[in-house]
Amino acid sequence: MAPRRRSQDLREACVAEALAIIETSGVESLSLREVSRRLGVSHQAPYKHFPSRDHILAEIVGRAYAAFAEYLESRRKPGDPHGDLKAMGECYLTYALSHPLQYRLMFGTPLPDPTQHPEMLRQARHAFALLRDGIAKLPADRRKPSDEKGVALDALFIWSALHGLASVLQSHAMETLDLPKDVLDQAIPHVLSRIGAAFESEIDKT
Amino acid sequence: MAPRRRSQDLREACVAEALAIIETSGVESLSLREVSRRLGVSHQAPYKHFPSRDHILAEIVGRAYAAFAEYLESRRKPGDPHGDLKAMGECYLTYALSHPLQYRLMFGTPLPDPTQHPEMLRQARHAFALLRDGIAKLPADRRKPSDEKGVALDALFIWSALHGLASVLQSHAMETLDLPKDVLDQAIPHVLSRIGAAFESEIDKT
DNA sequence: TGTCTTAAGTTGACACTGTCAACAACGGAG
DNA sequence: CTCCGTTGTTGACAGTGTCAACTTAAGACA
Repeated sequence: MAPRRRSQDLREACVAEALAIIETSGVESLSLREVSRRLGVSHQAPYKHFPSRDHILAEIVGRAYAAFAEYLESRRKPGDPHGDLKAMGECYLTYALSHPLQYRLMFGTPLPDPTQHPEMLRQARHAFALLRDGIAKLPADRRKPSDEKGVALDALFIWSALHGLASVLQSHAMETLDLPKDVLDQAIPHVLSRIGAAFESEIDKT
Repeated sequence: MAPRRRSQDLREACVAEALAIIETSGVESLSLREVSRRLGVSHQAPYKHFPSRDHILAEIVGRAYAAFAEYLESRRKPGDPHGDLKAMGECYLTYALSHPLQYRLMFGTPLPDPTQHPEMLRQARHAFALLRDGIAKLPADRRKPSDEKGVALDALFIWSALHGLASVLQSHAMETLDLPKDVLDQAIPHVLSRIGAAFESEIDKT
């Protein structure tokens, strides 16, 4: 019943080679035939491990979500609310900038229909849950820790700002847009501080 | 020198038909052969008007930027700083939600290399300039109107939050993510108010 | 040990795509 | 009227995903 060793090797090799192709030529030019060619097997061999091209993509994206979640979980948590918020933001953006390929695969490219790939979906939900739970622990404003709706709304706001910045920084829009050079360097701290300010103002009101 | 009438008709028909295909089947399954087929012309006819598949896509995306900019410009401007900011945010998100296809084409799909399509690039810059100039007119915090860097940074923050929310709301992530239903309805006002709060706090400090 | 099932890999085919090249038709400039 | 350039057609080529049928070999079981 246990599958042969070498076959699993081929499966892994397919994933690795597909990732390499995407990295150099973009996701749109990923073809299983090229994968086969590079691995020196027949053009049909990968289909013994993945039902379709979308399935190998879903596998890659699912792994990206898992790695992202692991990275988010491994961050250090200073303890104080605003420190935690800032640390999470930095962690999020650091990952996005240091793994642009994976980040774009998760959030920047049209994904294969998630309902067809439950494992990928599971990993995506897990990653977002981390973000939401981290925010739930922050008593940063008048919201009660048990206010699920408020937590979700704030998570949505923070996620939006982080994701928006990450995708803007990644897309070459910045290069072509005629922005001053310093802006790029200061973008991350500035946005993080503005996010923090959005919550400080409520504290002031209290 | 003036090109024939009927030929321009075909060019327009190609754009319209391509848009229709993208609308129903997604951008990845746009093919010029299908366009030709639907228009009842030979598979090579569109290539007399567009050098390549990317060029017809760039034309479509360029028009999307132009329409977006026109919509942003047509918004009413209440006059007071926070009202203007909120109006701009609502305008941005309204367009994104009412023209999901165009919005995704502009910001959500891997674009053809912008340097190869200067007209598309021009339209994109124009749209962003509108956003930035609108923000420059807001004396919402201690930043001086002439502080270009500060304006650009704040524009980046606001754009990030708006774009992040728009793409999150559009991607089916929300459906698959197990978020409470009310969250979707309140998401836009909540995020807009948080953005506003990010600037109010500085006013309080002054 | 020998047979049998079943997964893994190969080969061939089909329909589809973008794009290059050579051709036909036709309208306006000279 | 003639010529030329634009528009459109036809045919071909390489590339793709995927279905179907075949071969091979490893492990289970008698």
